[in-house]
This record gives sequence, structure tokens and C-alpha cells, in this order.
Amino acid sequence: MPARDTDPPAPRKRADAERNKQALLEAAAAAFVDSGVDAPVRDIAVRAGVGVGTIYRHFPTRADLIVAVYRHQVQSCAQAAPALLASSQTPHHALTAWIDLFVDFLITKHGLAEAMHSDAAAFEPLHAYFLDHLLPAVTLLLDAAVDAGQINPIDPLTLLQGVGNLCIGASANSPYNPRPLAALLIRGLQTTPS
Amino acid sequence: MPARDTDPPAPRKRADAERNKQALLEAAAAAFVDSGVDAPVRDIAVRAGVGVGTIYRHFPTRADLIVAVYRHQVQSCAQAAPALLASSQTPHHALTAWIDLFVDFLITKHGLAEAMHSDAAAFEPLHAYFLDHLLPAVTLLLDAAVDAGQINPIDPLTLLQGVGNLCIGASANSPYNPRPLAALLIRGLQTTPS
DNA sequence: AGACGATACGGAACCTGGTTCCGTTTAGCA
DNA sequence: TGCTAAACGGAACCAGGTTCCGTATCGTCT
Repeated sequence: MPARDTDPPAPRKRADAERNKQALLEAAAAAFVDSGVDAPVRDIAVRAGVGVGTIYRHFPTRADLIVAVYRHQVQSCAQAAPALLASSQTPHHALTAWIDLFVDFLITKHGLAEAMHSDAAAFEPLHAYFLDHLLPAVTLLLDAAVDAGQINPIDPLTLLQGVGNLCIGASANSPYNPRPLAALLIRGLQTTPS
Repeated sequence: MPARDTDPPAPRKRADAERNKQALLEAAAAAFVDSGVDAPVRDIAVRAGVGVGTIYRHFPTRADLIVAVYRHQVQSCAQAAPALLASSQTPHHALTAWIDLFVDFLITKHGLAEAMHSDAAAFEPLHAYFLDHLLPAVTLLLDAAVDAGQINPIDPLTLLQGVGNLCIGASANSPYNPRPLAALLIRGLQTTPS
């Protein structure tokens, strides 16, 4: 059986092309750290030692580049959800912990939260990628917490967008800290003992 | 007594200059409605029937223009706080109502929330203006609600930034609705009956 | 090894939108 | 009516994203 589910046809890429793509990923990651995900295209190109045309060839839109750079981290964030659910005392604890994880991820990626909900068509793939991977994760946690009677139901997408928005403008060196606000949001979700 | 508190020295402006300034304010307001607060400078100029130089002469930075356009609305939002406090059943009700007002204001101003916390130096005046006027308003409401034992204390600035952030990307024709999220935030603030 | 077609590359050129600058116009006054 | 300072307009400039095409390189076939 041929390699499935990863590169179905695999039309055989040239070695130099693959090298450049790799160099671009590293250069972009570095540039994103220094200047945020809006780092100038030309900067990334010189860092990688390639021409700007090469960037557009490998990553037609900036969203493609961002997705490629953060793919792994998004995946592990998503995969943390079931793990947390299994290891936490209650679904509510798991939810809180996961939101913390998500917030941490966003504030360390300068400008990512901003880009995430930009309505520019170019960012649609980014949006879609994040949603595809993270929506199931939150949904799992929310359902569990609702079933346990710990929180009131909420649309997972709305929550994800809300927490994402809270993280806009936050970074390690900024005084603005979205963590307590995200916690407040989750607290507001709790069912009252009544 | 001379006019005070509005134009202290009033160095006598030329009539055409004043006319143009007025025309620019109207043009900018219209452009902001159509294209958000990032409306191209040249667009605003043609709408007002002036050259681009004239915009920069009257409003050196975009923030100056935005502040000038929304000055009245920010003021009435701020002034609503004591009024609501007086007319509401409880401080908590007043707080909730005021937050609704604030959210409504932001989502009708396409792009304002985004601009509000841009770290670009050019937007500092905008930031400062909003804070100067709205921070006292929230502080009043928060203090009253804390004193009444209805909510846990929170830094007013953090709350303002948080609610502002939640409104980013929201607009009349967007499916994303920050209102329930803002309500959740306030709910999370409530003291538990324990 | 040498040659050849396909693939990929580089970076100049172009486009959009913000900002500056200076020659020209005009309001206000004597 | 003439004069001067204020204000104007828009061309020119700059920055950053995007496109395009002549050139270089890879991989293969003989």
C-alpha cells in the first residue's frame, strides 16, 4: 500500500525546491518571532536567502505560510483536549486548563490573533485551518462540562472567537494580560448552584 | 466671561479653513461608515472635495480625525454611566446596561475596536482620548457594584480593554456577536452567593 | 559524460495607499 | 485695491505587497 492520507499523488518535487521551502519555513518562523506574523515579505526572503517570487511560489498567500509555520503547535493544542479531559478531576477543570493552553499559544504568536479574524479573503485558509482543528477540541470539552452539569451550553465557535479576540494585542512584553479575562469568561459560563 | 473649556485662546481661523474642516468631518464620517476607520485618505479627500494635504493640515494623524468624528458619541457614552447608576435598580444592572451601550457603540463603528489598541504610535492619541473619557465611567460603575457586594473587584482598564477586544471584527452584517460574550464576562464578575 | 526539457529561481517592475513639500490661491485687512 | 499670511492642491515620494518573465538548475535519457 502506498503512503496514504499524507501525500496521495506526490508528484515528485525537485530537491532544491524542497530545500527552499524548508529554509522559508525557518526564516518565517524567525521573522514572526521578531516582527509578528505581518513581517515584511522581503525580510523573510532575505532571511531565507531566496527571492520574493520563491515565497509566493511555495506559499501563495500569507495565510498558507502562517499555517505551515504553526501547523504542529495547532495540532498539539487540539490533541491536548482529550488528554486533559482524561487526566483532569472534572470536565470544568479540563476546560479551564485547555483555555489557558490556547491563550498561551496565542499570546506567544505576536499578531496571530489579529490575523485570525481579519475578514480579508487571503486569511480565510488560516481561519479554516484553525477552526477545523480547534473547534472539535473545544466542542469535546464543552459537551463534557455541560453533560456534567457544570456549565451552561454555549456555541463553541463563539467561545473560540471570543477567547481569540481577548488575546489580540497581548504579548510577553505588553502589560495587557488576557488570562484573567478568559478565566472570567469561563467563570461566567458556570451553572449557578441556584 | 469668555468661552471656556472648549477653545481657550482661539487664534482666529480663516473661514475657508473652518469650512474645510467641517466638510472633512462629514466626509470622514461617511467614509468610515462605508469602509471602516481605515478608509483611504484619498477617498476622504475627494468626498470632501479637498486635496490630501488639507486633511493632514487639519488632522495630522488618523487618530486625530477619528477622535474628532466620534468625540460626541464617546462623551455621551461616558455621561450615560452616572445616569444609569441613578436610574437602575442595582449597580450591577447599571454596569450591565452600560457595557451593552459600549458594545453597541463599538460594533457600529467598523474597525474602531481594531484601531483602539493598535500599538502604532499614531494611535496613541485615540487610545488616550478613549481612556480619559471612558475609564472614569467604568470605574464609577465598578466601584458602586463592588461596594454593593455584587461583583468582585477588577481593574477597570483591563475590563475596558477586554470588552473592546471582544468587539473586534463585529459589525451589523457579521455573524459574530460579542454581546453574549460581554455579558458572560460580567456574569463571571459576580460574587457567588457562596 | 553531454544534452535537453521541465521545474524553479530571482528580482525588477508594478500597484496601492500613506506622507511630505512647495508653488499657487485666497481670505482678511488696511 | 493691494498686500501678506494663511491655507490649499496635488505631484512626488516612500513602503510594502504582488506579478511576471528571462535565466539558472535539476533530473533524466541517450
